[in-house]
Amino acid sequence: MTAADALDLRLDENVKPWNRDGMAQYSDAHRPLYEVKANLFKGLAHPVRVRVLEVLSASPTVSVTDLLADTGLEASNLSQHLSVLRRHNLVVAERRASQVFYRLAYPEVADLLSVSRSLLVKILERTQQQLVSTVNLPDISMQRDSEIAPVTR
Amino acid sequence: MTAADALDLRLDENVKPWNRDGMAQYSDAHRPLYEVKANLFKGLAHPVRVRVLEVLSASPTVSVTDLLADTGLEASNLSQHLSVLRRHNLVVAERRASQVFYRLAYPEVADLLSVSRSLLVKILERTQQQLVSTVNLPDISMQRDSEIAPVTR
DNA sequence: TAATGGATTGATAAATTCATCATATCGCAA
DNA sequence: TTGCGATATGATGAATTTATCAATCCATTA
Repeated sequence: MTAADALDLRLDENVKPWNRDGMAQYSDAHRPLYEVKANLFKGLAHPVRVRVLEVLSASPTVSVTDLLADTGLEASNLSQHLSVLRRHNLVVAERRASQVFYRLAYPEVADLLSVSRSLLVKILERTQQQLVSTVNLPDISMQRDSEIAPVTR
Repeated sequence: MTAADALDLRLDENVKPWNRDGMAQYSDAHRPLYEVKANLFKGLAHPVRVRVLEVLSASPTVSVTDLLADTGLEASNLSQHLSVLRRHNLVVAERRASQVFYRLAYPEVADLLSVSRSLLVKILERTQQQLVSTVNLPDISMQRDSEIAPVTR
């Protein structure tokens, strides 16, 4: 299963990012959709990468230099995350003079982030509300001790 | 960073899934949004979990028994993935007699999957189109040998 | 052309995730 | 209350991901 992911054809192993933008990286076409989707989510499953995509959702293109300043990361660390984002075809790199600029490969990437935010708001709303009610229910009434109240329902 | 994820307060460690549905699991509220988002994507970053969510997007509630039949997984394996989905507040479990039924915790979960599908369609469209043009360009013309063609541009 | 800043790649150890097997729990029926 | 089907949990090794450090690559300037 994870072995399947490792089978991705990398046709462009030794082509520099800025000459490779958007090139077919994964032989996704023949795989079941849920595998391809899971793979997409893997690409998004790291705070740094989400952060980068959020920055790129706000400004059309951003240089690595700026990303470094924004995130305070070590260059090679950021670079590896950018590499992951590229492999997943989520961003595109372009070299201008001595700097490299990144942008979202598709505006739909921003949509995905925005929909995920909506979902998170829902989740946090409800869970926080539950936290509050769990904590507040034994309001001024007697509460045996500082033990965490069991869920009642 | 991953250490931060491990700090999640699990208030309900020993509460059974069907008594715990939707209870606040993670102390997400105080974390930067990009961490929470990345965490959400982590929950989605496995083919089995995506599959389960897709099934649940189609039918309002599904029993574990049915999921087992659908996926052909080993019971304990599926169970662990369901556990992950629960921890991320993506699904809710409910016991009816001897069986356990799952459903999406929020309809927005289905939205997220659907938006991600749209993005994937875009990506696959373009990358496949590029594959085709890469392979087809040297049509009947001379091609040195079976070496992988370097990207030209 | 040598030196330098900007960025990527490679190697590696630590942390995390995953599949599997064994064990435990829950509800129900015998 | 014993046994059983349905699920969940625990433990563990293998695979994967990640942060860090060293080395490399590319474009520009000295």
